[in-house]
Amino acid sequence: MNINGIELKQIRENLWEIPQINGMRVPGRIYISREMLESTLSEDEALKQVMNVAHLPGIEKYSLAMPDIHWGYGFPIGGVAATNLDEGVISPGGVGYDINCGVRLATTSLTLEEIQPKLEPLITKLFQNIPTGVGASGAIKKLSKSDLKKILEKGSVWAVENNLGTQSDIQFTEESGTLKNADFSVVSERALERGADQAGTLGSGNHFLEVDVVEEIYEPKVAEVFGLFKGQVVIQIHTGSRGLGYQVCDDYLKVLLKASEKYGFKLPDKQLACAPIKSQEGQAYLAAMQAAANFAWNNRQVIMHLAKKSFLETFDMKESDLGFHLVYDVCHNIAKIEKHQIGNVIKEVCVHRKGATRAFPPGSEMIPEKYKSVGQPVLIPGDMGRYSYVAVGTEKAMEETFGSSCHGAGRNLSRHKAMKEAKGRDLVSELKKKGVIIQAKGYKTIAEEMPAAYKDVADVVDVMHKEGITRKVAKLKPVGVIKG
DNA sequence: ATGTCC
Repeated sequence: MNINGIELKQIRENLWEIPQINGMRVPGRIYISREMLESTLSEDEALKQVMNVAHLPGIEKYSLAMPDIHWGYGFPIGGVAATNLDEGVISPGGVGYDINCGVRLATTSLTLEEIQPKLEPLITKLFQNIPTGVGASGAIKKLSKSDLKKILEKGSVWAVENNLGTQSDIQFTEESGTLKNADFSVVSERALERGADQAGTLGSGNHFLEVDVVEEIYEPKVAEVFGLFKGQVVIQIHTGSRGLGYQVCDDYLKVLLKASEKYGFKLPDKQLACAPIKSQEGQAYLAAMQAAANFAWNNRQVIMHLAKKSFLETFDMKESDLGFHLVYDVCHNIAKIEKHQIGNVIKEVCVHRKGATRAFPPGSEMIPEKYKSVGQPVLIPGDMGRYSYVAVGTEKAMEETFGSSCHGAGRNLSRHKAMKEAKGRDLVSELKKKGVIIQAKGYKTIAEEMPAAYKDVADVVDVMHKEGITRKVAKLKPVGVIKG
């Protein structure tokens, strides 16, 4: 098969390989259906980016991409690349501007019937309590420098210490909400300024807080372990590290661009700027990125606390009756030092996941005790009109994708095309007819994020399911959403 | 994604 001048070899029904040519150190591998490959990648630079990533020093096994692959800064979004710690590099392009962008899912004990009479006031309350949009601020008091330092070094543990969460919230957050080697001192003053009033804010674009109903259960036993039942009201929060993470990425792209020259790397794209993980520049970026990741976990934690408060106020309930529990919090834009089997040896590698979700298997030491019998919850949001999925990690993901899966639907229309498509329509009423109440800062975001702007997330999730990388556990249907 | 240009 030839796409956009790139020759692909079919390995399995939904797995394609780009052979190792020219300066590539490893082959490329893309998990995708033939249909999606032809329809979405024929005019896209993303496959070329999979090949470019394969040039990175120290890359192991494959330059990988998930079915929601699309063009990104340097690396494709939906890309996964692991580099070894000896000669391998770390690259901000492999993480993205929104460091530790991620999703969390929390349960309630309520059903749709129970919340329906007060659904509109609930969405209004959520919209009032959680600042949304570009430049949104002021969810909690402006942070002092010592509080910011604690957040960057302790992540969502800070929120729990400040009565904005529970011990259980920490337990059910990836990495327990803290990357321990994070270093406040390598984060610029400007990044700190941007973050000072942004803890507990949602942001813009595809970020959202959604009220969903569990519409379908595929694996009852796994769903039960995750605390999910059919008809249950749950919430999803999708956001990242806001201006602070953006600034960290921006600052270190400059540092690593210089480092790429210093270390004499010949890279096919400047946007792959990187440094050896062991180098001073690589270590500084890693520590700053981890600090931004901690900021993002704390951000999602504070937002979740405000959401819980909104539920309690709207339904005039006691906390003990609400059944509010965090199922899991996953990041999908991050580089992590993890142990993986490479050939016959277990090696420590730096796994770049850019628009890819960790998907660890049953028995993994890195997942909560409660989930060890079934595997890690993998949260895959779709668009605001259709549905989202909860899946579970597998051993095959460890063998083939460094324990990774897809992270969302991926765009179908550019923002510009979506705006054109939305012109003259009343998307708020259209969504209401579908049973979704929406409140957003501006109509522009609603238009750019309209359901038709996204691919069907079911197609994306099915690729990973059919290839055995993650298995479907539950489908969630949106009933209310707030956006920037 | 992003105080959508320091």
